[in-house]
Amino acid sequence: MTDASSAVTEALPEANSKRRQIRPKAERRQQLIDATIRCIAQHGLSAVTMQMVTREAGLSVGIANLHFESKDNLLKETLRFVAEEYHGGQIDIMEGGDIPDLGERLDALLDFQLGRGVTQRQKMSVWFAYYGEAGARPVYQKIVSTVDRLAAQKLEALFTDIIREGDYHGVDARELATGYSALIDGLHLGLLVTPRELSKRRARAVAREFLRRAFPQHIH
Amino acid sequence: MTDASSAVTEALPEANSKRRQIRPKAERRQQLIDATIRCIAQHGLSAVTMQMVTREAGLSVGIANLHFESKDNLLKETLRFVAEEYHGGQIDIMEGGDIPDLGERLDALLDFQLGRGVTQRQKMSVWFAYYGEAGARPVYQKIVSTVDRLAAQKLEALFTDIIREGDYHGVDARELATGYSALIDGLHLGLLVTPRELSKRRARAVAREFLRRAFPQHIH
DNA sequence: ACCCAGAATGAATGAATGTTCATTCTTGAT
DNA sequence: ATCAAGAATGAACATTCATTCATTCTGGGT
Repeated sequence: MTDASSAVTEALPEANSKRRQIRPKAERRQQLIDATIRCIAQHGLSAVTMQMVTREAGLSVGIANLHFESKDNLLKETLRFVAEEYHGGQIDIMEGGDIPDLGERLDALLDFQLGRGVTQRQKMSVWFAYYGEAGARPVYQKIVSTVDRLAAQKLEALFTDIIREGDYHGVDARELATGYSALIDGLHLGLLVTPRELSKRRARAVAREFLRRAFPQHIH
Repeated sequence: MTDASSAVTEALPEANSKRRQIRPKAERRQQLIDATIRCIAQHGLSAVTMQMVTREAGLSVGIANLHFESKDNLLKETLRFVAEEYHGGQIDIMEGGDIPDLGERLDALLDFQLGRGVTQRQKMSVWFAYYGEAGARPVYQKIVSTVDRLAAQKLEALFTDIIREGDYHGVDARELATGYSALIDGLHLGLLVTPRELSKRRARAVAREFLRRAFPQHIH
């Protein structure tokens, strides 16, 4: 799966060099997707233009339609990339061959979801920009729900294991997984829209408390 | 406060009559805001045009700039309306002179938050369309966070009362309020983006379970 | 019946944007 | 050194959209 902490933060200094460079298709595609992410985060999805994206990437306008056939497609592929990066990272942790202890695995998941990598304003902005349009664009719904469903299943499986291990009673893994996912989404929203009211630290505390109440033996 | 279940669902049949009608400013403004909500829900914020909105309202294009000075302003006022309607409705319930029993008041709140009025796709779409742009537009952040802060305070106050009444221990009202708000936001997101996976019924069950775990004596 | 303040209209305007494609340039193979 | 494949460029084009404003129309006051 894709590296979860890929550096989208800055345009490469290559932008300075006027020299025209020829690079493989895959590299240019990624370069354009990264630029798109930065543009959405900074200007908002509805204000993003092709000129803006290509300038940010340090390339010419024509190249976007060379590697993606249209703006629509570039935006679609950008969403797909962000969705797969986020959900892929989660799934890697939840399957968790690396971390045998289930409590620690939960901790790692929480770290990933509310830690540096994902909580970056950039990624959150992109994420919610698309959510905002999802109601009117079934394509977006489909992209997100495909990866989302898999992540939900993995989370439910992890919770089921924890419930068995801790012999917890009166807890439904599926319902709890839905609640936890929603809680994380809601916290992301809060971090994005009202960063003054909700610090990253507090968001983590809130999520932690949710898990602690459900699985007291596993979260300290 | 504004009536929480205002009918934004359909354009008035007045649209048919070709006769030009003169109406007071306030009425036209509301008419345009309602049309804007419908357009955002159906086409997405980034696809909304003035022509689209005014046609939906059954009016001419010039009128939008007569009553709101610009498209930007119309969108801003629409957000303000939705934000005040949603948060205002919550606050009315939480202050709750009508409902003395605290448990019932919680129920009423949940009904409002995940019931017909708000859960309408239209309102949710608008809500999240703006959230998506909020990262890039401080104006939107400010509008939302102003009403949001008040609602958060009322919720915390309600939780504090419940904690005192139920003599619950090891529960922090502020933290719980943050968690509950985030959970509701997250559930709204789920209802909007993956309605197939998350039914309204299940969303309510999840939110209820969250409250029940915190306040077992008050939620049955 | 008449009038006029101002509400409403919609064709016209200019700016912005997505897309195209003829041309230029780069690179690795020969 | 030469060449061809195809990557990259950006000026040009067609379209769409927000905004303007000269004109038309309405309804309450007289």
